[in-house]
Amino acid sequence: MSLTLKQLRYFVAAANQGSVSKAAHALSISQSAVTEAIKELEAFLGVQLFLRHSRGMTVTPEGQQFLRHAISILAEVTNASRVVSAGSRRVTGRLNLGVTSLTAGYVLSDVLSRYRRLNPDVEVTAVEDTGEYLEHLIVGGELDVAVMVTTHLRDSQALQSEILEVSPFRLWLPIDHRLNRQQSIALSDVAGEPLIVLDVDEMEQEAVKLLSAFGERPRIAFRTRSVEAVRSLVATGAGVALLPDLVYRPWSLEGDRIHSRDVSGALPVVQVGLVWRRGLAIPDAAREFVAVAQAQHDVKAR
Amino acid sequence: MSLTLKQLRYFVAAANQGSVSKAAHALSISQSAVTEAIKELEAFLGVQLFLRHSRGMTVTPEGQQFLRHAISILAEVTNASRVVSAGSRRVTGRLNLGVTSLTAGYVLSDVLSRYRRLNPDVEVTAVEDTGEYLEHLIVGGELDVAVMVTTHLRDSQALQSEILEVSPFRLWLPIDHRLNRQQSIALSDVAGEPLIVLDVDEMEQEAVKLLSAFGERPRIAFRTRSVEAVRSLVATGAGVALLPDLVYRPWSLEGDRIHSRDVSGALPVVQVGLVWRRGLAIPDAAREFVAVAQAQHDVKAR
DNA sequence: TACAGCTATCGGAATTTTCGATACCGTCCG
DNA sequence: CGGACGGTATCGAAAATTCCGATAGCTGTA
Repeated sequence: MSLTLKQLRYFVAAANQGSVSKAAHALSISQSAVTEAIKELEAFLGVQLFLRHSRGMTVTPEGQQFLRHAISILAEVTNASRVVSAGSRRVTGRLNLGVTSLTAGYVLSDVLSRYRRLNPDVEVTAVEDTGEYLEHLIVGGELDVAVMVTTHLRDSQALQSEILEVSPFRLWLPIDHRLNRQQSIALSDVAGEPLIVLDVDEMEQEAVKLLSAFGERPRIAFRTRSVEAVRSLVATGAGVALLPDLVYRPWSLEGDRIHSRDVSGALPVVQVGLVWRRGLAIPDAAREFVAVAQAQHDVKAR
Repeated sequence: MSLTLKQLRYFVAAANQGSVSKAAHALSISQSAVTEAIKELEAFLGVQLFLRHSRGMTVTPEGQQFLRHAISILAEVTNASRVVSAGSRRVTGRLNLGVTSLTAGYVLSDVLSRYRRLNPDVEVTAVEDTGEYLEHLIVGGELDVAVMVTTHLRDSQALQSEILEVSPFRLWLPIDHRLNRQQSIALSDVAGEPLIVLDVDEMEQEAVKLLSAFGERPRIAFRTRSVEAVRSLVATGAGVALLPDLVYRPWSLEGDRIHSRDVSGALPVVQVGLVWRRGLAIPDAAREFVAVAQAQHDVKAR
């Protein structure tokens, strides 16, 4: 057998439901069909995609990696059919994008490369800045759309937004960390640990705010603006980190493994989304961008 | 029904064989299976992908558009499985690429965006220059790989190359051009027409050389370095062009239609490929790049 | 220990895909 | 003109796949 889109769809559904049964239910299909599709996918790839346990399944690091590709492929498929099915007049003009440093690498790059292929005649420019300043630029009409963290929009009066991705905070640990042996991890377990904080997009404030609830202020071991650096530091045991799942990758640059664990008791989520000026007639090029980005989100949320 | 990879595979095969029967043969499958798959694809998209005639089928403009997406999706699929199936250690380091102005937009951009997603830790730099100068840089060790026209490599002693795409010269005409009413077009028909030439990557020399065989030198109406400009000029009737199929798109920027026709009597082809230094141990990052690029080529040549 | 919740497996049913034969259409050539 | 040829479309039957429902097996939990 060879790869099938159906397999990818079922795999993605199972991955973000964390369970075959839930995925089957969401797809209105029988559980065994999903199980078999995933089994075939694993056999074809020669890689184990899930760890099965009694409460459901979690994605393995290799699965995480493949998951991103699967999502990307499915998004590309829906975009491809959308473009030809529609009237298919070509969109031209300019598109002025804004990103924050977090979304630039982890959200925009995917969407943008797809957008470029679909709309080769649109001249795209992008600026990277803080969320606050991006809002300013949008209101001033200097940007068409921004990809940014929308959890705490400042000027929600003048702005309209659309969520692309909600990403829960999780705990990053080196693979041999003692907390990894615990069945479940509480926030109070983390309070004493040295913390690596990411100094972009208010991630630091969020992490510190979370931990400050437990009396003394958290011990910050490192502060950096680079997600790669956070990974390396966590992998080598310099500390733990609290970051949205969005930027999690199972390996550090040096190839060391990192675990990402749920913390019991609901942690807050980060919303990443598109922001544009409310009420304004949105240009074609920008509308297309929103559509392309949403295709990606729709696939994930399946 | 919904889209299937199988449909895409059959569609791509049929498109570049120009015939369902040939495609079926190449796929070692029955002709009717291919016919039905394509029929379903067309029904699903709500678009006619082929024009059927008694000698086979040709791709419609909408089909051309969808074809590029289909190829891209299939390439992404093979890359996705390749990456996870293999040992999947992450590649890091640097990759120094060279491109010519022609390959930059029409070959590199696709491959590069895929490569970036697959190897996020490789720092990529790219320089754009003439083929001659790129060869120089490769021999000097300043570039790892170049994407360029390889039909007339100068220093083939020191260089090694791999063909990515062979693209035949074809004739571009405005949709209402008188030659479009002819069943077949000979090179001598073209000799009298005003010619739009593209002044990059020796495309001009090729086109002129072709036509010079017919006595007087061709009448060059415009000379430009922009493919978009060539399209606009052809679409508005300023002249015709002889260019490799590689850069053909059915629409100009303004939305006018352009036809691309075969010229009877085999026209030469342009080979686009990867070039690197012979014998040298090729770095991992570069080897990966070659693999990613070849996946795209393999899909097309299916 | 019984139960709840989950995944894996299996045989049979349902659906899809494929095949082979044939119809049909346009072109070439005698 | 007529027939052979090379191509696509269509159709019914066969083959293959996918899906379902039931069931077994596992693991925590009350």
